[in-house]
Amino acid sequence: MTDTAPLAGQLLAWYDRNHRSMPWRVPPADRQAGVVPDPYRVWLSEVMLQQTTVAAVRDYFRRFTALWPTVADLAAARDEDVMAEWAGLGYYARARNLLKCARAVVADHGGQFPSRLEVLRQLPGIGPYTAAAVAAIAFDRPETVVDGNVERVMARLHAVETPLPTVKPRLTELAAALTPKDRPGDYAQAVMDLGATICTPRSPVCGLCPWMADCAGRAAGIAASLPRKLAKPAKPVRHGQIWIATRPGDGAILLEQRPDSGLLGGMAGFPSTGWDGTDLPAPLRAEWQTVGEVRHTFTHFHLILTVLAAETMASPLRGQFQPRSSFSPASLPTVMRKAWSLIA
DNA sequence: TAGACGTGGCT
DNA sequence: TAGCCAAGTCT
Repeated sequence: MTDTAPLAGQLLAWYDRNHRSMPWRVPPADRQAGVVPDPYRVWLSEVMLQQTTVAAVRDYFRRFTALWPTVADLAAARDEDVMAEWAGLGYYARARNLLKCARAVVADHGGQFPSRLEVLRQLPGIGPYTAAAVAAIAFDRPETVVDGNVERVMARLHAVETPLPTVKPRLTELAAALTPKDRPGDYAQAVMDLGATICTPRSPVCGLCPWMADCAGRAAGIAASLPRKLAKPAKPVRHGQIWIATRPGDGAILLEQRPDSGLLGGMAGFPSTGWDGTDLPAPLRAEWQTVGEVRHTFTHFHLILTVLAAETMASPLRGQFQPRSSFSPASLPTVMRKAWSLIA
């Protein structure tokens, strides 16, 4: 250890012993031996990990990097292929911005990710967190990552009782004050690992924490109750209808591309009414049969969807029939897969 | 600036 | 079960 402050040093020592293996991660020993992370893989993993668990991301990351090994490959991909590969991971604006960002890196940065925070921050889908994560992890620059883990760790370490989101700027300051100049990339991953495995939201394992002796929240006996958060508004229940039309003979299925903005933006799906009271007509005339009901909860509302099905040769007013052979429910958002499962 | 934006796992 | 929670960003 060189000029690293004591707390950062303790955490890095813990990380060296306890780091978790992930497909996008360069282990600390390899990094110190001179292995340099691939900024493309760091960026891709960080975008996938936004509001998403490591377990959910692993297979998506492997598929994306197998299909598109470099940012230039991704930039050259077809939009619908990328959206289909992202299906099921959620927050689909991330996939749209992923493509925009890849194309901007190729068009404006010679296919090389920029290393400076301010430049990264200008790219689509890269906010304060992801810019800091790429700068720190991919380029070992002393930037401070502040995600939900870091907020929680800082709130507890300093016994901050003011609720989120009000207190976020203060927690950011506290996190910045601890960020070392030495090994900032490993340090960024270490604080997040600490939050993910030791300083967990419920039942933190304080006895195993490298910062146990310095933790004001633990000393005050309030660690597990931090960070405080303002109450969230209740989710309303919304209703809608969705139509699954199949064509007799070849079994083609009626799908439509959703608008680029809004819920499930840019994704393929079965035609439906709006889910906010908007009353759209069926996509074609047919003998519709109610086949069941789908319940799905989005971030801000519960949805109850009546699923109607029909076989018809009629021409659709919207959407287009897709050959059965090229239809894969895996390329649809989860709520659409649920509807499909009622007739499949 | 507060609300929109997915999903699956855990308690 | 119903709610909370996850390596946030955009508008």
